[in-house]
Amino acid sequence: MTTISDVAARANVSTATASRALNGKSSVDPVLAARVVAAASELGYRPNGLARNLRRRETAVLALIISDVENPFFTAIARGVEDVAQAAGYSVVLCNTDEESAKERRYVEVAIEEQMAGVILSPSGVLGSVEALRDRRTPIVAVDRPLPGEQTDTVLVDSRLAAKQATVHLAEQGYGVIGCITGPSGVRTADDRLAGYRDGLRSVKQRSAARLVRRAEYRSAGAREATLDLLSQAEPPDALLVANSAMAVGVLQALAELKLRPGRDIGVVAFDDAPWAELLDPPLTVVAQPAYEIGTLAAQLLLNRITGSHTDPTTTTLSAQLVVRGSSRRR
Amino acid sequence: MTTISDVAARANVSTATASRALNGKSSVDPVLAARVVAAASELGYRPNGLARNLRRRETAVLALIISDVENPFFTAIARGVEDVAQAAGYSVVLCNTDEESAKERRYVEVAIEEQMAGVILSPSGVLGSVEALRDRRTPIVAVDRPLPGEQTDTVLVDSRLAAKQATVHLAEQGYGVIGCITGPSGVRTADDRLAGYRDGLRSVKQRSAARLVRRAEYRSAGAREATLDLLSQAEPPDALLVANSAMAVGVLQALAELKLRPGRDIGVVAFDDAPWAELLDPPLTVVAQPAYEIGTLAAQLLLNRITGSHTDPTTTTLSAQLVVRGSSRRR
DNA sequence: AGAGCACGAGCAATCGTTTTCTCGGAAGCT
DNA sequence: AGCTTCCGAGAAAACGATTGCTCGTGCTCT
Repeated sequence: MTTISDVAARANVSTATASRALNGKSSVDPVLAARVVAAASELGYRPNGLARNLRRRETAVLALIISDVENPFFTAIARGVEDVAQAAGYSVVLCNTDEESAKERRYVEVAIEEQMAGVILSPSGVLGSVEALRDRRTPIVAVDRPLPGEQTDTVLVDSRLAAKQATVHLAEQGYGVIGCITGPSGVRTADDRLAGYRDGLRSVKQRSAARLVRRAEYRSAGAREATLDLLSQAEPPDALLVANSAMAVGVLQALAELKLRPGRDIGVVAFDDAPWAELLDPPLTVVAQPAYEIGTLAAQLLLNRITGSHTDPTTTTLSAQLVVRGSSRRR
Repeated sequence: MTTISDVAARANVSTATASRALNGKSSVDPVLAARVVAAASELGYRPNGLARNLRRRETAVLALIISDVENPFFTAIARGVEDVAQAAGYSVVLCNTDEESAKERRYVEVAIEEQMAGVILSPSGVLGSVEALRDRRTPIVAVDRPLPGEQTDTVLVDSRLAAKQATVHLAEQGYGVIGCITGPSGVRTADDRLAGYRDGLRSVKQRSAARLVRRAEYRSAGAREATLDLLSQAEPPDALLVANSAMAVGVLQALAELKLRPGRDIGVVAFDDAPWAELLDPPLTVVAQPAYEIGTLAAQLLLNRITGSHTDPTTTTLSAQLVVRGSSRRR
């Protein structure tokens, strides 16, 4: 491997001069600089980032720790983060936790050990994984869910309000018994969406009942089972609010098995706008979350912190948008 | 920040002993070791990975460079890679190139500078971005597409054969004028799928014609336009082979606009099995690629190389599976 | 002309580890 | 008892860059 001293030797200068010439920092005699650059390219010199970062005590890598790489909501966030980071010269490490707090903890550990410049995290909800980051003053931004008990920049979506609006919408369409399929207890978005659902029922004076609510992992399989279970009751719901697009897949599978048509037989609204939502027959009514913007915003906040902003942590709450399509229109 | 010498000082030993105690390498007096461990945990010591990697001249980070984070095919690969890597103690950096060779080059550069242990790449097709990796003997595995002009481990899917089978299937279902919507020229998978489509036509003695083929970016918008264009001809195709699931979304949009029902009015087969394919009415016939396995396999190959295997590069070609559903069944 | 200054280059320290080498002491052997 | 051997711990040298500091040169100003 060719090092900077090889380059320096070949150009007949000291490593210091070579370094300065290659980084264009301090002024270097143009003649020497040219020699250095030539030598570097002849040798195919690539600086060793490890050594550089060790010396500079900083890296240009951000960690993005999310719970599911296969969820389009998170990949859209990732794209937003990446676009901003890339433009600022940072790389992004994408880490997948599967909602397992052990993995989350492990990745936080890695972020610390690799001295990453900052961390964007969608917290699993379990306390204590980020203490170490706080201790080291590594900037953190929480996305999608707040970080319990920590003071950090946070970018959220008002999913409680959105869930309420979706529920009210279903009621206004004439659905009289609205059910809710949400994520695991303790996951903040799942709880928020459930709370919003209840807000909605209250505001339209429908009774809420535990029998109308089911929880499952944020995946399709669990949602399918939950739906079958929910609809097997004596007085089943005639509409469903679904907390996530992966779950929506399971719900729609279950409805197909039961030969219930969305819209006509049963109203359906799901969180997350997926490209395929429009292709269904009838098209799926969704709560569209501004995932890409969450990503860009989070990255900007993080970069500000990294470059030394010492203002108080901010919490930004973006709003989601109800996109009404056929699956919630009684016909 | 607490360093190993802080720990050593607190435990009244040298840094050498502290290091050995913490890594459990050479034998250390249990008493001293205990003191060191205690001191480390009291101080909340976290080793500096940069320094460690610099000294050890190796890192435990893999780069996965793909063209689209939002494409489920690639995220499934990512998950496969991550699962294997994680189990072996490696982290994965996910990098997104958007099919831009400039970004690809940049990320390769980053991988080198950060001294990453290996690279898994789905090459954009432009030559020359990986020379530097070869020079440095950084292990590379190509996935989904071969690396032109390089001798590396490669994991592919036989999409040409799969495209042929899909085309034959459409013909057998009685579709007489089969069109093809594929990706940009020069992108290997796009070209292969087109070639397979032509193979299929030939084997069923249908004529292939340039007017039945359209190319576009691997995204829904382009595919939608291409479809509208393709179907606006005097003698339009009555079936379509679509090269990718993002494109399938665009195609299906176009068909909906034209009020053509898949299956009945026009046969449709698309590459990539997506969870929503079954939810459509009729469900979408797809060519399911073993994306997760591509990922696990690629990661295993890479890890083997990293740990020093010097066997000849292998090329593994996995096969895809035609999953026949309603959209290609004439009724 | 002499003093001071600006500038540019190099020496050497530094970042935080790991690891080689050295050395002292204890144990085993003859 | 004296010699070799072994073992474990510490001193110090890496790893490859960046950067503070020093120093020599040449210029300007008085």
